[in-house]
Amino acid sequence: MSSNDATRPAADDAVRAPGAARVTSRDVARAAGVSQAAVSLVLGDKWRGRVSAAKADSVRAAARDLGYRPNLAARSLRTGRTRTALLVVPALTTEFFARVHTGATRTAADAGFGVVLYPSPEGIGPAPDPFGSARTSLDGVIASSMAVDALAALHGAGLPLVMLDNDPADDRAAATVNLDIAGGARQVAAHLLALGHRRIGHLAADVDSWTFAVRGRALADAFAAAPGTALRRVPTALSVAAGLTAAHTALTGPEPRPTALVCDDDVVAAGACKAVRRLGLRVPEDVSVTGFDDLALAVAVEPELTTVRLPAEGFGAAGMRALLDALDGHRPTARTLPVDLVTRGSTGPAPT
Amino acid sequence: MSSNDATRPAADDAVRAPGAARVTSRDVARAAGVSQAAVSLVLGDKWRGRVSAAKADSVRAAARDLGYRPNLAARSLRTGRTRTALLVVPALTTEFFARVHTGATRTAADAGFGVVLYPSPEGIGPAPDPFGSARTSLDGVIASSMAVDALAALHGAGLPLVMLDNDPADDRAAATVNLDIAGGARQVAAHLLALGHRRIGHLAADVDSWTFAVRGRALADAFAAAPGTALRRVPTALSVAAGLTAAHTALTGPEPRPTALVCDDDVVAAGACKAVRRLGLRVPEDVSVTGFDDLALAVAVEPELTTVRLPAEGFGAAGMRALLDALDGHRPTARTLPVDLVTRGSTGPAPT
DNA sequence: CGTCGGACATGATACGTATAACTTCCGGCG
DNA sequence: CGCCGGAAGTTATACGTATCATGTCCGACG
Repeated sequence: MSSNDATRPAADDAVRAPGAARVTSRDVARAAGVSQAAVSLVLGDKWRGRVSAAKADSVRAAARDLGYRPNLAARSLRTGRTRTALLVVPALTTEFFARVHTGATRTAADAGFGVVLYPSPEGIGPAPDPFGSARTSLDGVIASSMAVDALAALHGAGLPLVMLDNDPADDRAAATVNLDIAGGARQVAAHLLALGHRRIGHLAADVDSWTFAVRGRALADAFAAAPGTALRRVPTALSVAAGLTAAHTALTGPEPRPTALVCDDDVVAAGACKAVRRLGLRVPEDVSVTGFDDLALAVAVEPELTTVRLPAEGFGAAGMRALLDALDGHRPTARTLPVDLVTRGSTGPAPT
Repeated sequence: MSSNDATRPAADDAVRAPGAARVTSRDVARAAGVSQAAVSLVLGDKWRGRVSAAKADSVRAAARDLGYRPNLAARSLRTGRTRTALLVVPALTTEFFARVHTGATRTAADAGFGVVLYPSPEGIGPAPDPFGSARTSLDGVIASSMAVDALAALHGAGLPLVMLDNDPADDRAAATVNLDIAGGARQVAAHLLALGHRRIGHLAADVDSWTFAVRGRALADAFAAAPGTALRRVPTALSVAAGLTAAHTALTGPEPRPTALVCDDDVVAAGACKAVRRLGLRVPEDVSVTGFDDLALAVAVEPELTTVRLPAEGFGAAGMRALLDALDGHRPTARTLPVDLVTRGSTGPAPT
């Protein structure tokens, strides 16, 4: 067969060029002088005691030489598995979820899996059903608890479901991966308390999701445990403009004015800083501000934001790992990833 | 067989529940009293003159009642098409490309297409070959010119390729969609010239990509056309920290100092603003700063950035549309989307 | 020496779909 | 009346893979 290769290599190439090189396992079998079944066994790494080492080698060599790529559709049809996962994230698709996706994709690639991203829509009516036809082309789903509307559709889809930042007690999930949001909130509280702050405003995300509920509760508990502190909650959407408005509300409300604003998101914190300055005050001398997420934005604004750094890539990676484990039949797990307070210029001692 | 159904309907359901309702076209055919071929014809909308209207209706009804979802793997195997596109974006996966992806996904969904995102890696060595197995599961590729390393791998993949922000003369592409980057650069130049600026620093992205080359050239041309202006180019990476350093370089270089800094990216502009202030100068009274992209960050910093708004979602949508057209056999096209200068607080009259 | 089991290898099959090829029916035209 | 052609269906097949069921060969064990 090697002599055959030598006789007309150019012709081979010419024939294959237009058809874009559709090499099948049968082609490999022919080239290696074995049956198609043997090729499948060897490349599937199930050949011990079924194919001789010599033939296995020649199969691998032939596959490499021909540039063989298994047809994924055929494989899926045969096995019923697609090696594809769906990642459902909220419509507010920003840096954080882009990083989550990156982490998930890397981990997936190592296992030969692909990731399809589904940004749950905002204004365009109900979701165009990612679980319609897609159901037949997915092995599992990873969903952020913030994608609330999509979660309803997920229920009963019959697919393994990994939940990100959701109540670990939720029994719909094959696994749960959480960030230690409560711990982050406690770190923020401790930091501000240590700086002497006693009147705090909480610019709380106006989103119905477990992760923000936890955040609010942990914050309330932490401040309640410190004597003589007052915590006021002001709901806000997750945007700079909304943060500005909410901060204005918090700072111009009933006296005495809060000396620190805790924000559920860096974007909100950026808006809050602007509000502080528009009132003729300074950050952090008059009002301290904290964020959440540690986005690129956190070091772009001035002063740079004290914020809670979330391991976004690791979050996505852990989610994918949990899904892969679930697909391997592992028992449901609940993992929590640690987060870190990053102290920067937007917080300082409380004014006396 | 209908009597059989009637005798034990509960058993049928019970059997199907664990297997997660695998309804095939044959099941639909049985329920509608037609052949599997008829089902395929009706649902594929190719039944005119092949199936009576009455039967077509009953097929559709049966499909709906049974919750039939075509098996995508089988369909792909049969047709050789996967209705899936790959979107290749640079590793610096940020807000801009998240929005491009959103636009592409929406357009794709309307055509029954899916989108797989491939963030071309940075540190982790050569790309894990998205065109390996994936080649058999993709119909086409949309690639940003910024994903330079991936473009090499793309060449010769034999897949229709739509290029985003790439040289329209590149004949590898089945279509090209560009943002009017040059026009945006000219608008920035005109704006600054009108404000009286004559000494300009250009914080230029240190990235080898067509789009940034165009930007630099358009800027150079525009200022060269105005008498008595000086443009100095300082390369920078695309981060806040790098922008800060580059701006420092530009502002502390040979006298006289530039009165305006044009940045290739909002992130860089944010860093530049910080550098200005660290030198004891003000934005925009002493130095005007402009960005590019109009990210969320642009209105988070203070002062808010004068920048060029890019229609990110529309960019992704246009790319997908171009790919769909190419797959329909249309001739190669080159489209350019307009961009807008957004004037905010970071630019002002040149100091006298 | 018979046979049993393990190593090696192959043929056949089914996954679910789209479509080419084939049958049947019937109305209309020469 | 014979025949043609289009509508309305069906049957059969192939896409490429993974795996089950066979089959052969040989060394070893009883």
